[in-house]
Formats: sequence, structure tokens, C-alpha cells
Amino acid sequence: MTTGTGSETGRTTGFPARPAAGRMTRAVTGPPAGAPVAGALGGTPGQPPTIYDVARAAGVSIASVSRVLNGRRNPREETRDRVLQAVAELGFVPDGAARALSVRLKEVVGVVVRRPQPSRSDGVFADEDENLQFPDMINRGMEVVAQHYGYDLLIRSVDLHESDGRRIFALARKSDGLILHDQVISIEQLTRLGRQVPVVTLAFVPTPTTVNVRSDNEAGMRELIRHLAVDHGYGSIGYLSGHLDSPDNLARSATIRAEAEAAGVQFLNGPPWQGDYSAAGGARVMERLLASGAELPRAIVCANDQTAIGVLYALGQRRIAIPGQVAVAGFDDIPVARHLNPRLTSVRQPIQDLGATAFETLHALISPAAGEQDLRGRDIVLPTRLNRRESCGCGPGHPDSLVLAGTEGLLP
Amino acid sequence: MTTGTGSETGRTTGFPARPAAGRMTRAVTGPPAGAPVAGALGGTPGQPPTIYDVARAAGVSIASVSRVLNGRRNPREETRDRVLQAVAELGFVPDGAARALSVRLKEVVGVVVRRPQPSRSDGVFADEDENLQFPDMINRGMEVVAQHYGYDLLIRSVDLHESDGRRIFALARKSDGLILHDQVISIEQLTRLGRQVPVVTLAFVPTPTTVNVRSDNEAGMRELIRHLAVDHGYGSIGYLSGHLDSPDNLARSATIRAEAEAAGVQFLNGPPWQGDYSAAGGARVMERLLASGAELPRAIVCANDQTAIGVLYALGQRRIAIPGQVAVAGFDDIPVARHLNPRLTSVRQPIQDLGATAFETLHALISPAAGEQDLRGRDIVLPTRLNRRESCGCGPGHPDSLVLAGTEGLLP
DNA sequence: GCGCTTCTGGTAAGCGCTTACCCCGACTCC
DNA sequence: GGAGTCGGGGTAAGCGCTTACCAGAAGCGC
Repeated sequence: MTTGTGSETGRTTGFPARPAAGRMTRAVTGPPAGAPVAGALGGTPGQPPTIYDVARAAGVSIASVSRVLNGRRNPREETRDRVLQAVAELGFVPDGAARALSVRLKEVVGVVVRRPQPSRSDGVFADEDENLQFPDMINRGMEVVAQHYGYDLLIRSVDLHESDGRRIFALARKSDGLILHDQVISIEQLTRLGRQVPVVTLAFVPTPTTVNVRSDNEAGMRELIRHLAVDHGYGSIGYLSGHLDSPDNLARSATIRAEAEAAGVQFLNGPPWQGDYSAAGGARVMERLLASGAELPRAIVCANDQTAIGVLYALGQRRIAIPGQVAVAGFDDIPVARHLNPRLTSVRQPIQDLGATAFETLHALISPAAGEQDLRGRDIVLPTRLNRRESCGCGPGHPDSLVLAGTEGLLP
Repeated sequence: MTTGTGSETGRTTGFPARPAAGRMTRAVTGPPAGAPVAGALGGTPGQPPTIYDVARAAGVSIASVSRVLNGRRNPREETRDRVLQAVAELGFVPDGAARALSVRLKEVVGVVVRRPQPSRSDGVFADEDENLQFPDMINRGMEVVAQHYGYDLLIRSVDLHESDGRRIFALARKSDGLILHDQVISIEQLTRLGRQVPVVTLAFVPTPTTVNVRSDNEAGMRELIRHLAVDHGYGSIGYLSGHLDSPDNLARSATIRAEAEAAGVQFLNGPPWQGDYSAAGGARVMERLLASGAELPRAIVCANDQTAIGVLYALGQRRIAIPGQVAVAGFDDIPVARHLNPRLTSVRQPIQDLGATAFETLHALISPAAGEQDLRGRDIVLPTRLNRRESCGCGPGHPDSLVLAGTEGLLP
């Protein structure tokens, strides 16, 4: 840690050491003994004021303070004014933990994301943190609606397939419910977890006790394959897959196979085409494929955009023209897709909506509106849409296409 | 919200309505009356088990349970075993709020990020959420070390220069301390806040009660300008600025002016060059500039990479060659920078380190190690480094440069 | 004028933990 | 053998809130 040009004012006011918990400060009932009036008022640092401080300042009981603040009953106007004034003067905000304990609601939901694998790759993709974009955008979607409900997100990342789920169960006790990103837990653990606390998963599967939210892989993939096979007339398509056991990957893979078959197009898949959702993984697969001398398909569909980035890179290295010799498409349509060269054709997932929907759903589980039906066991599916750009062979003249990022400046 | 193909098992087990708080369940002291043994054991949904359940199951007092779990004293082996077994059977995890209230530590830190402005732009940059990348990467850096200390991050976004800071003060009571991203609070509010709770800011300024963490704008900018002016010999440089009142922007702007002067290079700046850290803003400024017929400088330095993306776009639209006619450079070195065309020269900020350092610092404020000095008032500065790529005029042959993303596939 | 309802404010219990304090039995040491 | 120590377990206070319950005051009808 580098310490810089700090204005070394050498002030001595430390945060006062807090007394250990336990009986010592406050009489059994009634306001705290002689605690100094804390708060934002004076310049004095100190503990934030408590409801007792407010009550004392306003000359009322703590019950009245609480009632005014929470709009219970109908306090006399004078009482209300005195309380509000004291609150303003002291800058009182109720403590979250105490409130949570009392009302049995924390107004916090836990979000578990998968920690990016420790990068096994050097070189261009070394700190491949763009990976973060996808889950982070989902989280952003959650955050917006969470805020609307007065909730906050408690974020924790875990390793891929966290073995015992201990960290996840622990997070559950800091929150009112959990949203789990893909591949952070096993089905068994999930079912167990769902019995103890409201849980919504993303891109996984519903269990009897939990709800799943995902996007429509089938429809999106179908549209993409038909575009490649029919509109462009490509005769062979390879699928560079993601993690084998990811439900998204399974669905995408199954759909592409079925559609390719239906269109009478050759389909390449299997172990040599096994990626891992990362750009480095995509590049690695392509390099092996190229090194093996195998003939490439006319089009390559990638499990996600991240993978496609790696593929574009590897093909570029070999001076293979995209889409001239090989067309490439991705899935997700993350923002970078538009800045790639060539611009990446991709199936758009409603990324922020996924997050927003996940939160809405969880909230419905946590405090169900009157008469609302129990959602547990449901699989909520959001629509997808194909975004055609250049990498699939759609020219810059294509109606869906836009000129971008200085490309023409370079072209002769 | 679209409800899809759910497996409509029509289960009836709702989360049992929790009793309202208040006296009703438990005898004054001792275990709760006849609460069913809850937990992960049976298939029964229900409240998670409490320490009373564990104590009863193990045939000991709650104090013993707590002591075993927290490693206090030195429980007899038999006691320990019985407690641990009961804990395992019931799947007990202590409630966060209760624990927080008791030990006066929540093990949560609040993180406040600036919500992206409601997009005022249509077209290419419409959902310009890549903006998120920068703060999100910082957060990721925090999260990693937070986890190390057993903390979690409570994320909240606020509008630019949140007027009264109410949301921020509220967040403070849900956490043990705050990390504030840039431009979310005024100095006055910050000072006030710092008196009530430990606060670390990012890319802002230290106050007597708070610590600031930032990266070395001056050194990075100096290196960049010297590279442009001396190595490349460009005779004029424009600075497309960020938010006027952002300390980062001020520092970058001041340095570039000083360095340009020192190198005897013409420096362009001022209102027509006023951006807002966004790609859309960068594009807009360039378009106005071009429309006005003003002569462009030989090199344009952007307040951040985001802005540079917009500039590349606008120049590309006009078929202005980069770096041939105008060289462009950014600041931050976000991952996309490598995928742009041409690849963007940029000053690298240690993004994840910023987050990690911010957390470490905050942790030191929250629970200072014995003998540790008070950091408040400090300005912690992390080093930066210039990454030379093509957009400044360094050719693909440059040692720092790497061929990328299928570019050559397109070039004749 | 008196019992009744209505309205407000105060009192204290309880949310689920941690831990100070007390107590008791087993040892130790003269 | 009795006082002193020590180790371990139980009891209950207290963390800062919300709210059930109670009590007194005020309003009301007959």
C-alpha cells in the first residue's frame, strides 16, 4: 500500500474503542446512563445516536419515537414535531441490525456470483475480467429494482461449484433471501437451501422449493441457426460449447443440433469443441483445431460472446477471413460485441431484465402480496432476439447494421 | 414478467407466516416453548433453527453453544462434541442481525456507486453500460479481500451528486463502514459522514475524518504526454475532459497543460472540449468540433477510455485516419481498450488494486490493529503506467503491441 | 354525572445472539 | 483437612429496535 502526499494533520481523535458487549452500560429500562449526546451535531466523533438519545432529546418515550418514524398509530402533532426535530438535530437513523432483529426482516438479499477462475492463461487474455460484465450487468438490473423496494444487495463470490455450500448458507443468514448466479451450487444443496430460505436461481433449473429465471435459449438459438443455414446458406456449423454441465450450454447445444439437422446442415461438436465460456478457452480450442489440420466448418457458433472473442482472435492470428472464410456468432450480446472487429453477430439476452425479474421474484417469495400464488417450482423464461452484425456475413449495408468505431478509417 | 413452462407442481407449502415481533413466543428465559425442531433435517420448511434449538438438542445451555462456536474458553470435549453434532444435524448458522447487534459488528461494508445517467443518447451508445466496467472492476477487487476478512459488500447506487445524502447515511447503518466511489457526495456531507462512521473514498479527496484512495493521475498523464510530444513529436494536443468537478479530471487536466507547455506543444482545451466521461459525450464533442470546422490537434487525449471510444467512433464516421491524421489516447485501460480498432493507447490504472486497497484501508479504520496509526486524513496513491498501443501511432511492430481480433482478416 | 369508548403515551417484552458474573466441583498446597 | 485455585457450565443482562399491553385523559350519550 503506497502512502502518498497525505495532509498529515495528525489528529488524535480515534474512533472511541467500543465497549465489549454485555451488561454494563444501560439500566434495565429507560435511557442509557450518561452517554454523551452523540450525532452529527457537534464536531464530536462518537457512536451514532440511538433511539434513546432521540427520545431523551424530544422528551418522549422511545415508543413514541418509533411510532412517529414508522407512521404507526397517529401521534399528536406536537409529539410528532418534537420527535422529528430531535431526529433531524441528532441525525438519527435506526440501526439496521437492531431493526432487522426486531421486525425479522433485513431488507437485504444475498447475491452469489461465480468467481472467475484463476486465470490459467497468459498473454492477451491474461486479466480477462470482461468476463465480469455479464453477471455484473445482471446485478445492476437487480440493484435498480431492489432499491425500489428498499432493499440492498449483499454480494459474495464463490468458487465454481463450491463444494459444501457453507459460504452460501452463511450468506443466507445475513439476508432475507438469495439470488444465485449459474453454477454456484448443486441441485441437492439448492433444494436443501430452498427449504430454509427463499431462493431464486439464474440460468439453472427450478426445484420444488426454488424458482429459476432464465432466458429463452431455444428460441434465440433457433433464430440464429436458421439465419446461418437458411439466410446465408452455410452448409456446416460448429458449436464451440461452454461448461458441459451448464443448463444454458445444454439447451443451446441441443437446439443447435436439432436445428442443424432439420436444415440438413452438417453439425460439428464433441470433445475437440469443448470450451469453457472464456475468451482464452475459445482461443485455445480454435488453435488446437487449426493445429490438428481439421477442416473448419463454414460457420462457428460460440456458447457465449466471451468465447467468440477468443475465436475471433485465434482466427485473426491465422489470417483467416471473418466472415469471408469462416462466419462467427456469439450469444449474450454483451456491449463489447459491438466494438469487435468484425462486429459480432449475437443472440441478445435481456441481461438487465434477468436481474430485475430475479429480484422481483425473490421479493414475491419473501413477502408475498395478499392472494399472490406461490411461485416456487416455477421456471421463468425471458425472450431473446438475434442481433445480426458483420461477423455472420451480414454486410455493413444490412439494415440492422451500423457503422462503427473507426473501422472505415482503416479500410482503404 | 413472463411465466414460462413451469413445472406446475402446485405445491401448497408456503413459507409459514412469521408471527409479528413482540412478546409472545418465548418464556422470559430458557428455550422457546414448543417450537417444532426446525432446520435442514426433515423436509419441513420453517424458520431456521436458533441457538436455543441447538442448546436443547445438545442438552446444554445457549452459553455453551455460543462458546463452542466462537472458540471461547475451553469447553470440555464432551460438551464440544454434543454441540457440534447438534449444530450439524440442525444445520445451524447464527443469525447475522442478532450477532451484529450483540457484538456491534456487522461484517458488512457499504459500497456506493454512481448510477449511470439515464442515457440521453440514442443509437450506437444507447445502452452504454460498459460504463459499469470500471466501478465494477473496482468492486471486484474489494470483494476479494473483503472475503478474506469475512466481510461482504452491500452495494447501493445513487444519482450523481445525490442531493441530501440521505440514502448514503441510511446505508451506513446497515454496515460497519462505507466505501464511496467518485462523485456520489459533497465534501461537506463527506466530512459529516466521516464523523459518524469509517469512510474511504475513491478518486476524491481526503477529509480530516476520511481516507481517500486514488491512482497517480499526474505520473500517468505525464508519461503519456511526454510520449506523444517527445517520442512521437506531435505538435498539438487536445484534452477532451471529463466532469469538470471530478478531482481525477482536474488532476489530469492540470498535468497535461503543464507538460504540454513544458514540451512547447500547443494545448487545446476549454468549453468546446468538455465531455462527461461517457462514449456518447466523447462522440458528441467530436462531432461538434468537426462540424464547426475547427482544425483538429495532432493528438487527442481523452479523460477516460469510455470517452475515447466515442472519439474513435466519431472520427471513424468522418473517415479520419487514426493514428495517421489524429492520434488518440485514453485513460484507465479498461479491458475493451484492447479490442478496439485501432487498439487504444491508454494509461493503466491498477483498477482492482484500487478496490483492494480501499477495503484494506477501511478495515483498518473499522478494527485497527494494535498500535496501528490512524489513517484518517490520508491520501493513498497507487501507481499508474502507460500502455502503448496503436491509436497513438505506435505500430503493430511495437514491442508492447499485439496483433488482435481478426483485424488483418479485414485488411487487404 | 357516570360508565363507556376513543385516543395517546408510556412500560416492558422479546427478536437471537455474546458474555460478565456467579456457582460448584475438583485440585492443590500447606 | 481446610482454604485457595482453577476450570467449566449456567443464568441473565444487554445490544437497539418494534409493538402488545396498560393506564390516564378526554369525549360522549343517556
